[in-house]
Amino acid sequence: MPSSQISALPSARDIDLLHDRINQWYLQHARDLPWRTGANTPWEVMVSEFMLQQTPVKRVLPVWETWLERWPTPADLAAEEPGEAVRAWGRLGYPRRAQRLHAAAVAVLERHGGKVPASYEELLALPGVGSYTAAAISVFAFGRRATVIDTNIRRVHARLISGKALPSKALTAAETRLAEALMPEDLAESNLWNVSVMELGALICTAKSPSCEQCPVFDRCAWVAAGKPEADYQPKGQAWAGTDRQLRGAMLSVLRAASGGVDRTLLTTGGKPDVAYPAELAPAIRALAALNSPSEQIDRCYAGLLADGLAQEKAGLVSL
DNA sequence: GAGCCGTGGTC
DNA sequence: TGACCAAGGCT
Repeated sequence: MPSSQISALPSARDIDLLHDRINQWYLQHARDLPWRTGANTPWEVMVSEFMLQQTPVKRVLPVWETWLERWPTPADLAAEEPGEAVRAWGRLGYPRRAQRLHAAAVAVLERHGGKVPASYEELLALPGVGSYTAAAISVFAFGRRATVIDTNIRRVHARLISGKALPSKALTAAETRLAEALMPEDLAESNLWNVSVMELGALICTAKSPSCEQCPVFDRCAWVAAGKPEADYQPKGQAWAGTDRQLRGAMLSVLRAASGGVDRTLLTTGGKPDVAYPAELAPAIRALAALNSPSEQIDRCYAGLLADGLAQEKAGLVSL
């Protein structure tokens, strides 16, 4: 059997057992998260999904709260300048998500009368919404029937069904077919299954050291049965020190602290300007200067931020 | 499809 | 301690 093929699907009876066990586990052990109260607006769910892209729950919680106090509807956010969204995003990371969330709010206002659409296709057409986020909003906010596939779900499926330590690097068609085949027929049960498997992956079937002894389907796990073989590839890791991402982040930190716009030389000198600047910018400027970035990299990153629309320059002044 | 895009917690 | 990782999306 080619390695791209998923191992044999369990019998219908065994799949029912997985549904029962994992859904039951979820009902007993799920975290109490504010975007999962059952009374959330679709917008609240949508904001949570944007913030949770590649970002841990713990860091999202406070920003989600303040964001929704300030912009309780898509129209509220759409009425703001995009730069304010980037500033309010704070240090959540990947600030282009804030930019895309703003753009999505504008699109919701223009295309959908200010109401977050419920269908997978309409959601997918919004800026910053890919296959995961479209399915997640459709299921979690509207109770639609869709197949949610995130990194947690992929990992659970890889272990439980395919007997592998980790899913492949990129989502495959076979994985999607597997996820669809495992989805309960019943609508309510399918909604629960999506969130249950994701939660199992987040709390028990974790990437590093899974808590198999607490897993409700430990005795059904193909990976455990195979003796927990190692992954067939090495995660490549993410370089950070000296990267453009680090420098861009330091520049954006200065811009977030500067509400009115600042002299462009604060950034284009790599944080070593000849001009005076407001005292409240000092920490961010120092952090930028400490990188000692080569001028070529500084130029590239500054131009990149402008090109990406994360910074605006006008008459020598830069702002978000 | 591989590479890029932020940030901070964890072991 | 530094490498890995976290509810991805886009080019």
